[in-house]
Amino acid sequence: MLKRREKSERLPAAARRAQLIEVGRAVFAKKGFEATSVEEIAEQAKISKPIVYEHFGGKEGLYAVIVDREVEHIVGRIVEAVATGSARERLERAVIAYLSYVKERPDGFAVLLRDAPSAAPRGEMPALMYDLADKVGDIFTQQFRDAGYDAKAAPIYAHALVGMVAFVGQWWTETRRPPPAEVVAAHVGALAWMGLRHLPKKPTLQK
Amino acid sequence: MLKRREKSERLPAAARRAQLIEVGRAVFAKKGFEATSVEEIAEQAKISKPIVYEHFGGKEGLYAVIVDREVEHIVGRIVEAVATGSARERLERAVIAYLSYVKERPDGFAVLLRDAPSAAPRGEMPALMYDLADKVGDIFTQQFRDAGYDAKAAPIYAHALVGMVAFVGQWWTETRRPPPAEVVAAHVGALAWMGLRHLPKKPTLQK
DNA sequence: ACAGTAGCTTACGTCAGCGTAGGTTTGAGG
DNA sequence: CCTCAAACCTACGCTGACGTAAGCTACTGT
Repeated sequence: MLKRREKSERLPAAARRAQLIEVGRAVFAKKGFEATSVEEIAEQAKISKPIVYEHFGGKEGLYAVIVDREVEHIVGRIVEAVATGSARERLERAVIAYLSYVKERPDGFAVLLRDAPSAAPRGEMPALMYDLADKVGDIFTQQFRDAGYDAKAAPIYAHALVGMVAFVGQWWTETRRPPPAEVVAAHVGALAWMGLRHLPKKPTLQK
Repeated sequence: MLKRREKSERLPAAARRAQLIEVGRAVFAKKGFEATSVEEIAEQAKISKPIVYEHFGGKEGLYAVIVDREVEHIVGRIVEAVATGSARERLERAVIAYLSYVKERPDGFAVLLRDAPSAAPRGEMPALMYDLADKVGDIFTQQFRDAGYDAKAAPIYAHALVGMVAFVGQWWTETRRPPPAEVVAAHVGALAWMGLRHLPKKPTLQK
């Protein structure tokens, strides 16, 4: 019963690099940064450990590359989605962009969600979301001011909106027989839009 | 320059246990489960490592106790909040309960938020939230059916709602000069309520 | 045919961190 | 004063995982 690595093709550097990124993404997604060992990634890629060091300098290096790529991916999609159209269209297209990212790259999504290395307070994804919400908050603040609402409440609504999308996205990936992204986006868009349109000038607690 | 532990009081077992839970919560909150060492907890508590093992059997043991307590805390508060009142009152009181938990026990909150040990797909908090959203989804499904809306969309709204609260809560703990919990709850309540009340029977994508 | 290089391997040094064995201090009660 | 138990400590064994040294293999071009 001796453990033998199946022999695998020799690959040119670029291809090996690409493969390691793929494999690494999968493993980091499944176990998180801390719990992942370089050995395991090497094993999955059917090569030996030093190769990983050759290409990425170590665990953090590989991780950084993976995260960077994923951030590019998702930010790119969302930026593209909100480039044109009415405010509500932009919202709904952003939701669709987010959902399709999440569906198409579940491992990347998981990596972004998880704890980053070195005791970071949150994963990359929550951090991105938070920043995004802050930006949305700035826009809302202006709009609220113009419309005579309490501008100090704008960040609340901005974070609520982003949180809504983030959470629905998570549900959407995990539920069996998920509805099409467009349907989800339409519902989320409706909820947000109707909610925001019908806000009282000064909300007060019930009872 | 020799490193010497300041001598500390001897404590009866119960008190030491309590102290270790406090200290452990703080350290786990700051570094996450994997990155925390038993040594560090012992050091912070001004005792030596084996004491931790005596009381909790190890890192996982201590962690489990801490998480369990926090879950009790937050679930208890929310259950109490939704015990009575109109639907909207319950919602707003649940938000207040959540926010005050988050504010009063930031370390506990952080522990629940972070990755659990052993490659769990998410932290305890997201898991709790997800379960909660599923429950809300069941309620919504019934309501939607009665009101002639598409019942299949109910989970979307339920998760949206919970996500909204979760995310706003996170923002609220981290923002400087946060508004009072009641104000936040009123805004979130208004957004959700107005949004849900004015939903079209069949939302469709804009454009 | 053979040199040179890209791709890869085995084997190791090192260290952090878990968990434990066994002994030491402190104080309370007879 | 002596016993005994609770609280605590020092010191160690061991594993897993990072990162590196040194050398092997197979392809490519002349």
